[in-house]
Amino acid sequence: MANDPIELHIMKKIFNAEKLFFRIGELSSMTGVSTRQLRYWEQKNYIHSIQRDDEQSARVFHFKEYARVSGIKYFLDQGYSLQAAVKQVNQYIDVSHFLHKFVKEGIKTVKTSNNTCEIDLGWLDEAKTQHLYARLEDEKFKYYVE
DNA sequence: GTTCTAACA
DNA sequence: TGTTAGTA
Repeated sequence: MANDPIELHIMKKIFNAEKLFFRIGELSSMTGVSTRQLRYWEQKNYIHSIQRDDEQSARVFHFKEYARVSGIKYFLDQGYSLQAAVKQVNQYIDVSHFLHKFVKEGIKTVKTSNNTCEIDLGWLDEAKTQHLYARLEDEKFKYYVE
């Protein structure tokens, strides 16, 4: 981690935002979903928050819940019922877990120079003899092994 | 000022 | 779901 190039360092920070929490008012204004709805959805077990034992036992929502709430809101606006919207979001969450894991663990190093970006995608084979690289050339990714 | 629960519209 | 009441 300490030897990561700056681009990867920042990217890992973004994809490791585990310490971001919001209170219900913030989440509401961020997503356009009313606090009443958020409480109701939580009661229905569509979203989750953690109780804080200090202060006035106010809810705190994890950063990941922002993505979930935004997703539900999106499908709701598309005309889905609440239940159907949640189902849709759950499928997308599965994909995002994969993407999260891929970016966090699948990308080893990123090198950038003037107009090119090169990504080390890790070992190509089990024996670990070849690396797979992706390079951005003319807005297109070219893959090669070394 | 914000959040909580509960209740009524 | 919105809104309002009475709290903490």
